[in-house]
Amino acid sequence: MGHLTHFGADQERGGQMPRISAVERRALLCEAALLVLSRDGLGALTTRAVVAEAGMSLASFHYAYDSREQLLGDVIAAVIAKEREAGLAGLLAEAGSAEQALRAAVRGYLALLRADPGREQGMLELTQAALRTEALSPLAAAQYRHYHDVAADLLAQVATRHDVVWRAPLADLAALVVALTDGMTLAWLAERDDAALDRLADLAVAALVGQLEPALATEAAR
Amino acid sequence: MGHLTHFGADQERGGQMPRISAVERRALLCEAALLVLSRDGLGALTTRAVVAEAGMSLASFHYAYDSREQLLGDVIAAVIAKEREAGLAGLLAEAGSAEQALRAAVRGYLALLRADPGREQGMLELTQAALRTEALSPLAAAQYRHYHDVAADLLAQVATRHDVVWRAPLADLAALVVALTDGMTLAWLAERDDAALDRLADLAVAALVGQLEPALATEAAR
DNA sequence: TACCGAGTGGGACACCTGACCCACTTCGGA
DNA sequence: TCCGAAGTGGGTCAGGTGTCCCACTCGGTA
Repeated sequence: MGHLTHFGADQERGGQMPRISAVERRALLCEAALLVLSRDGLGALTTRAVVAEAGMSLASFHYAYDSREQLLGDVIAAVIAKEREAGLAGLLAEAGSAEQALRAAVRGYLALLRADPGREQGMLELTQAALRTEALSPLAAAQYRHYHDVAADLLAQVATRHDVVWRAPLADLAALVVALTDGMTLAWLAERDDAALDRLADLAVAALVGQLEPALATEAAR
Repeated sequence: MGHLTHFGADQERGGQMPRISAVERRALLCEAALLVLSRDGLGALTTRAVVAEAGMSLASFHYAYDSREQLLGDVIAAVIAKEREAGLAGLLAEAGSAEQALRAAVRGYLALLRADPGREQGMLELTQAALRTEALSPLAAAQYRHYHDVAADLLAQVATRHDVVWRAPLADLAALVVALTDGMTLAWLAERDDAALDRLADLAVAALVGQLEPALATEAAR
């Protein structure tokens, strides 16, 4: 019989999922996938690994998702949706100057990176793979657009809060922030040189400060 | 009999490799691997795809390499060894100022990126995967150290050629150059926004110029 | 000339992967 | 009370993967 022993209304219903809706299951699978991706990398992100992490059966996976590719898309979308920079807002409020605010923001991100390097590395791997997949590459683009929006918000907040203006268009500077962030991430992931990362962060902040000028200057110029 | 039909001393010895030494075969496989990696990505970089690209049999692969991992290591080492920035030296000589030289160097790299995006993307994928592999992660670190050295050389040349000095340590600025380069690469690969890349490049150059000062200034300070 | 080792070919193996299927259980509503 | 749909479990399939092996051919040397 084999599969007939489903132990129907058993008392011992060990760890099997007690009837979860498909949408909720998608969320659980997404979370499990992100965990596997962070811990073991994209190469180990198989349907079986995800299902094992979530404690489900393989069939439950294909009940929630049509394909692995669809799951990957949802993972990217989930990362876009989840706001991980919420903590940065608090840091900004405490800063005494624009430069201090920028430094706090950069250090805040780097703390996140150091706390969970696999997470950032996994997202990098996933993004690169998505760019190779026709259906997923728009999502990768959207992900970077989101990063830009977050960076632009940050820069705008710094400007208004500390009475300064940016010399270059906000969107361009936001792109610079994203590029600097990614660049620092890649370098540290490869070399794991903490001291070098700190010095690099200072240079990055200096680069941004160089694009800053007092608000009065523009008003006087009018 | 099947495999007995090796068509020994046939006239028609179509495309099969006519007795290549193991070391030379390694080079050919490396080259083929880099091509597959650029064109189809890391996920498609299988032993079979590599030997197909090189026009070899699968057995030849494991005669030259003990494992796929060993090949990946050789690919990284080959990229480190191959100097792709040779053309940049010419660009530097024509520049009339330090800023123009830096701009020419950045634009030179970006032209390389735009000409063969798969190449840069493939290297990113490979590096990330190497960082997940115990035996390969030192090579990934060496790769980035090499990037830093190249960048430091560039910055040093600019300084001596245009009679300027860098405000920050050369090694730190080299790290900034590498980070900016990687960041620009990632952003453009994801969004493919050429105009935004040009604006970003200008900001990157400005960030470097901000760390520059005339050589006379330091001499006067003495 | 005989031979021995380097190089080559095709096939095979064991394993993993994504996808799927069918029998089954549960639950909410008619 | 019944019933259909949602959800679940295990097994299975076809294809791909890295690795290995054996039979074979060639080039140089004793």
